[in-house]
Amino acid sequence: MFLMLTEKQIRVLRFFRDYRQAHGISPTLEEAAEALGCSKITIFEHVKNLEEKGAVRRDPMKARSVAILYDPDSESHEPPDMIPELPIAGTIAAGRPIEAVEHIERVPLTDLVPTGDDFYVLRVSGKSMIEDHIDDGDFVVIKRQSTARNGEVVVAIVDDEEATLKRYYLENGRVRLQPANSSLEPTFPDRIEIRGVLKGVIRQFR
Amino acid sequence: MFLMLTEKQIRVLRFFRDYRQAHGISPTLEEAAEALGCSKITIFEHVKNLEEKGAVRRDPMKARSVAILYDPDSESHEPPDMIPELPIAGTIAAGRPIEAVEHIERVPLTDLVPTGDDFYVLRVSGKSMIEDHIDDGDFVVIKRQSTARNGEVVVAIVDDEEATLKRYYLENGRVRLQPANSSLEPTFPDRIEIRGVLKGVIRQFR
DNA sequence: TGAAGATTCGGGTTGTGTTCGGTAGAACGG
DNA sequence: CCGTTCTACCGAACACAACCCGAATCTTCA
Repeated sequence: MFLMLTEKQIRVLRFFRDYRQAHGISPTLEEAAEALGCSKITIFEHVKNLEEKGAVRRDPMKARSVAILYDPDSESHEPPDMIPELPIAGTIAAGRPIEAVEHIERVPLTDLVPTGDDFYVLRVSGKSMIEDHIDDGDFVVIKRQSTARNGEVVVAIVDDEEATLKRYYLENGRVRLQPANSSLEPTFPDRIEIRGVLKGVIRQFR
Repeated sequence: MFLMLTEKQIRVLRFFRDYRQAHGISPTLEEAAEALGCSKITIFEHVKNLEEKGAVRRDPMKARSVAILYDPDSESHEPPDMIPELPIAGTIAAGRPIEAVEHIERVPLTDLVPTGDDFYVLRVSGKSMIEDHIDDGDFVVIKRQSTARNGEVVVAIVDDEEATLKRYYLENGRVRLQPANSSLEPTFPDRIEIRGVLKGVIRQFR
């Protein structure tokens, strides 16, 4: 792993590592502050940033609890590679899935998000699909195709005008485009051109 | 892959590569400017062009964040972009975004879904976060960390028992875990251990 | 309960990246 | 020969991340 740490962050990290090496326990923030010539608040912030970057782990409100997860001077500095994978750690809501570190499966990202030449991504604006839990700002992964099955969510050009994301139904020889928002009415377009169907949703936080 | 770079661009690229090799971190634009005998604005533009050509990658507005993707002096150019990419075709709901095939941006999948050693994925079971549009069966991308800011969605072990996904609030010295489902009540756990915070959601269709 | 230590609040300063609005020369086609 | 397009160049100002701190809480634990 290669972490983008700043000069100062590396120095703080080194100090915590070395102190831990020498004393078997983390230094206090004040000790670190004195050694590095700044205030403990500053150290606190460095440590917080280091934690956010995944270089250390702490127990909040616990003294001397900084654990080093990343050695800034270790060799394996080569930026990693190829198809990114994510460990899939189980199911959440009951049980303690994260404990079971044993059989963590690593799934390539491409198994979670469909990719390929006939896929593309659109950013959603508006809340017309909100009841299908597709929110303003989400990214939708679309498979390029010109037909759809009933009930699928499609990207369609309606009446040569507008591109929209709606549920598609073919009923009694006419097409109904159904938004997933009870304040919006379905439309029954004369001319409709399907550009693709929804295969995935991606949302980012923060 | 073979990139058409200009003489100057190659020199800039070499400098960034060598400095990174030597210092483990990117130089600042000013350092590069001095070394190459021109102003930092000039360097900035070179780097921008290098980024457009795919030779480097940056975090905008972040110091010393130039990562080299392409070595001008290495022979066998295995395209380092085994990173799957998706074309991002614009915004949907109005206009005709898909027509504008001109400036389709290709974004690496890793820009849409955060990845790295400190990320993992959980499958959501249940509807307790449904009003945040996280549905049963969705995958959530979690960043491993033991603290959270107010309002963030966290994975937490509550009272040494249960792992849940909830919104986190620290109020008056106690923690409130707020489900996003009006039929569920918030909980005020005595002991809580944060395992990570929500950074992304992925949903698959079909 | 008191002391040690961690954390928050609400500021401040500095280092870098970025934008704005230009100049100059080289290459090219009409 | 002129206009256009390209690369390379720059100073000044701005924007924002990183870094910094004192004082006042808050938490833990002996």
